[in-house]
Amino acid sequence: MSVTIREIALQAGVSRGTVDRVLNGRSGVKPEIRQRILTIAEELQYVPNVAAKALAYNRKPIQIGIVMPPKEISFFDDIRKGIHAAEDELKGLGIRLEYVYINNQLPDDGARAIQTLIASGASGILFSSIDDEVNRASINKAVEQGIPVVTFNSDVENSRRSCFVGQDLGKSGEIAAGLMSRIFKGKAKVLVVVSNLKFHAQRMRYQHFKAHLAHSEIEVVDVIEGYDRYEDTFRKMESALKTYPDLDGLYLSIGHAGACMDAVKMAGKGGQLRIVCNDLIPEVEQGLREGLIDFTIMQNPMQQGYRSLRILYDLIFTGKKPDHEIQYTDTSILIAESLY
Amino acid sequence: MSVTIREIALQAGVSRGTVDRVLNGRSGVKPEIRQRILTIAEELQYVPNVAAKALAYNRKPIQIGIVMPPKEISFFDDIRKGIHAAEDELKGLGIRLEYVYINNQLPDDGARAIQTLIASGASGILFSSIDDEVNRASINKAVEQGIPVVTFNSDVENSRRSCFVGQDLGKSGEIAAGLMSRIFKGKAKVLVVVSNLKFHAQRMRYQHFKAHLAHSEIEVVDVIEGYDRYEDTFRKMESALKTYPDLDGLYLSIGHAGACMDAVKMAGKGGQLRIVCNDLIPEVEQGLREGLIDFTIMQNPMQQGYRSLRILYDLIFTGKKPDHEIQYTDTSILIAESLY
DNA sequence: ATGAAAGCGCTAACAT
DNA sequence: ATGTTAGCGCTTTCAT
Repeated sequence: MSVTIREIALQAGVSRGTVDRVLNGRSGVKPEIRQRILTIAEELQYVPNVAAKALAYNRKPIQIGIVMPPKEISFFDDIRKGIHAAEDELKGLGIRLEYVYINNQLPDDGARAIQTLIASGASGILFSSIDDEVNRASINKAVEQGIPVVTFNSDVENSRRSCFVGQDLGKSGEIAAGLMSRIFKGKAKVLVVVSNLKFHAQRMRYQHFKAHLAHSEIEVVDVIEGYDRYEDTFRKMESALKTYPDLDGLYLSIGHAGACMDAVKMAGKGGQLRIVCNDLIPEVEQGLREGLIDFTIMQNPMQQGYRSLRILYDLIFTGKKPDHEIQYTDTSILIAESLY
Repeated sequence: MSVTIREIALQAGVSRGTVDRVLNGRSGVKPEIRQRILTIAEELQYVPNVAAKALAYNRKPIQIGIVMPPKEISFFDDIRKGIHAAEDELKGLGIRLEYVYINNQLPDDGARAIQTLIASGASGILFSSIDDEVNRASINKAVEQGIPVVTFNSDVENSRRSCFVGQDLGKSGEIAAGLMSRIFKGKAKVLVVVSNLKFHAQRMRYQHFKAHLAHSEIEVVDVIEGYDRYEDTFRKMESALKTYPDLDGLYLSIGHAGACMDAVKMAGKGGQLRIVCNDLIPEVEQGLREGLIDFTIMQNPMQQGYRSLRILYDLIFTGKKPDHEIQYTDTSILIAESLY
């Protein structure tokens, strides 16, 4: 049998209530007693019993706040599914989820969401928004008040969040490069399409892609930015295909996948140009099925949602910290045959 | 608040003890009352509270038996890791794991293991062994006694196990074929290596691989069986490489990967023959790093372990049945750059 | 500042 | 065959 609060209370010569106060950082305990209890708990390697804790919290479930982009951003659908899967496993285990959808155009919407959640009594926060000063400050404030924060999908670096769960961007670019060099064994010319090089994610993927190909015979002839808009992407693609008539491959770190596909088809290069892509949005799935896209590299959004909630739960209920501050989800490769 | 046993007892006009008896299939309740309680529980959509149940079982944790090949079979290491990960999450949630390692050479070792576990009071069993009559009968007997069984990695088909968690063999073969046709855009000759076509898994992968290539220009020149032995595999590989000097690719559905690599190197065809492989045992990992192997297709053993234990737990603690009787784990593609 | 006790929902041992 | 009750380990309210 493991160590219980009762045992600590016995050894410290106090009541269980007092031990509970100390262990949960509530005030109203003489400093020396607090210290004694902490020492004993440490010595005995006390770990709270999840079932007991969860049962006790059943009256008033612990609230976990989730801050993320609105439902319209369909990329987050799978992340939400992952969160839901974790919630399902944690059903009856003392938590209650509270979603706050933010508009990340408004600069301090994330910060405001955090404030709201704290005010409504949240005991932990899952956060996904822009990496800026306002959010960083807001996260730090929450953590100072004893409310752990876990960022997911996109990090707020150097903040005091407990950890970040998301993709390994560098790896993603390297895998894209690796695939290219398996498609083309000798010389080849490839073009890269990104949404916007100002975005950290896009830059990272591009840089690693390029760096990894540096010593190969594959040449990156150009990068074009599509700004996630159909028009821009299509036009730039069209002209690029003319500028480089001898192009062999395309790496769509993503911009507007649909526009790229259309431009390729229009130019009559479907099935001729070899294409490596990122993520698995519907357009990409279709491209794979049509044989237009050879490979796509996924960041496992479901895993991101699932893992971040599990980690936060363990943090709150057992105090168990994740082994690494950065938790990379699998970077997996898909081909048409991988689809169900 | 959700429905509790107390509420059912109230509505049925009996005590909580009686409700507990009925809900847990213990004897000693008048048939009519039993029926009444079941109806009410159904109507109210009663779902037991995991925390409460787990806490109560803390005195005498529920025993879950795990039947699998011995530790020497290193392929199962990752599966064991997955089981361990699930166990970690379920720490303090009322279970106790009991491993029984079997020697699947002995025909009725699996069956005996199940007997032993039942005798020692197991309430659920995770099972991985040969798909034969003895095991099937033994599983069915356990299930009849109310002890759910979940098979993992390799199924015992048509048995009364609650579900099977493992790889989609057909998919695996198709993906291998898909990779081949992305490596070779036109004509090509490939050779397949399996351990033994008598094994269901090997046959399935091979058949799907071949079927998927039927309408392409890629020709499967031959299949060789290595029987998982270095000598046989090496010798057969050596002679095949001579027989087909114009070979372009190799699909190692697995046999003895090390022997294949050696034969390829010996023949001076390293980096020239394009190789697609299965699983990620150390030899394959090395082959990837050396640039000898292009792709390997994984069946996510960790996921197999994790999922099977989770499913069994949910089955025992909440009665929640898995949505499908067959639970396929992800079939993922790895290249050298995917490795950490 | 600290102790005592009730209760979270369920199981199991003991009564009747 | 059925009811009663004492826990499981923790939180929280109410006394002191």
